[in-house]
Amino acid sequence: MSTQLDEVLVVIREQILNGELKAGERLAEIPLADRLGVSRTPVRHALTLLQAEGLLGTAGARGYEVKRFSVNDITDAIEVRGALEGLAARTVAEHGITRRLRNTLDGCVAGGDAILDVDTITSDVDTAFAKLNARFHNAIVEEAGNAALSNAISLNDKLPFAAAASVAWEFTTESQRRRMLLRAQIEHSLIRDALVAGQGARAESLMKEHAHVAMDAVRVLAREHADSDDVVPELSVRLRSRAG
Amino acid sequence: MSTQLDEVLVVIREQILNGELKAGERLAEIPLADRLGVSRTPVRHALTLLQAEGLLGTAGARGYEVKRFSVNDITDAIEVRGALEGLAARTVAEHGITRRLRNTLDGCVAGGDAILDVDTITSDVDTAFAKLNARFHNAIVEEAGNAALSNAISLNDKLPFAAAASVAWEFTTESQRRRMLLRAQIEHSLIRDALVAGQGARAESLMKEHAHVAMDAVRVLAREHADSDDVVPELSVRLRSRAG
DNA sequence: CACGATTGCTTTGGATACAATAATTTGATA
DNA sequence: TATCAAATTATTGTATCCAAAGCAATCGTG
Repeated sequence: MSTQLDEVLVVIREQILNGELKAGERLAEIPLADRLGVSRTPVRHALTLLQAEGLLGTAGARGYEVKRFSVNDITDAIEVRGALEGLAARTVAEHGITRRLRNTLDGCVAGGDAILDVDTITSDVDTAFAKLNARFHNAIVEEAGNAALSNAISLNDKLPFAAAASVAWEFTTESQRRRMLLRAQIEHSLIRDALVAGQGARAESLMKEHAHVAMDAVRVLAREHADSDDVVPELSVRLRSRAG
Repeated sequence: MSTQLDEVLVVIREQILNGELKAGERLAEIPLADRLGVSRTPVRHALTLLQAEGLLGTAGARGYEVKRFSVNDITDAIEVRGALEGLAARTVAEHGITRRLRNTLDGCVAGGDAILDVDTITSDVDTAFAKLNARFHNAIVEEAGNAALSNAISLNDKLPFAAAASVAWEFTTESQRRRMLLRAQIEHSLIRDALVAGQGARAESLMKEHAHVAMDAVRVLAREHADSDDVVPELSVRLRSRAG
């Protein structure tokens, strides 16, 4: 069963990520509770947790406000992700890859090849690839078997850079997308090879470099928006039109 | 003013870290609330936050329990720290060190030299050095100006490896301590040099290696305790005798 | 007319009361 | 005697109530 706190947490998080709750907006408990049809208790709870996640900041002496994320914040988070996943990759390579992980990674690479063997990059293609991508990365992180590492990564993942990347995507041309996906696919295959060969340093640096795929995508936003503030509002509009 | 949630949070965290709340122990809200002289509300709040920090796990379907940390968990966390601070160091080196940071680091290195210029390593010496050490590391992380990175590090810092290192310390001989402190001091000075020279890759790898100082200290525990479970109970006893 | 203080309102933090759910114990039957 | 079921107990989750702390607005005074 899902408790109300969980639901509220998820809903608020989503509304922040998709801009329904705008960056900089102040969040008062009562209106939120009313809007969500629950009492203040779970809302209060959720707000403190979201603050711990870094999505909310304190608004002066009283209450919370939605944090504003700049393009720099996003690229910073991506770099952190690169460092962490790089560590995961090295760890796996040094411990020796298991048969199980190898099967998973082979599956992801083969799947990616199949998916990308098309004429045009439709949105079906990139959602399918995104799924495989997530599986690829999660498998490696899990296999590293480092709880502190997993925690750090999952904290990082709660930052809005996934959303940002998703939006940035919409600003890219079809040929840019193709290039990026192919690049990602090639890097996946190289990373797998390095892991299989037990090449720890190589796996690590490939993984770090691999994070730059997302970074380059997000940098497209930086070119669109003169300077590095206010990504998320724009971001939200895009996301909603995509979902709806 | 300090709210009760904050106080409860700090108290429970400390009691976990020093073993007053034993690893594996189940935490029910009511007894905790009674013991701390507050209502269940702030306690409940604190428990969910501590879970997010990774100090608590869920106990079956109901309630929380204090997570058990093995020596491996600790060394894993230290490795994560190395990766994150390595990123910080590289960032600083690549952006160019500021005059301000340089002054701080120079001060730390000079201070370390002064502190370690003694015949025997007393506990005064190592607490003084620990202070300088913290300043050194914090200064670099702050200067990196990467919020996601700072968050990841502060999450990591909440894991009990500081406590573990502190305990491990007590198992070392005087000559081991001297060696470790001198090593740390030398590495600090090298890191500073790399940052000043703008040598990003070198700064990063020095910093990663530097994390192994703490790791070696903790590994002493692994030798004491046949296998890698149940550090924290032992840990707690030591810590208490130290404080009292 | 401007500045300050006091009063009233809004909002948060904490406690308690209540409902729902999981665990445990007891009793009955095979 | 062992096992299963039912009931009771314990504990969590949610709502509401109360108190304390800001913030605003208005009124008074210089």
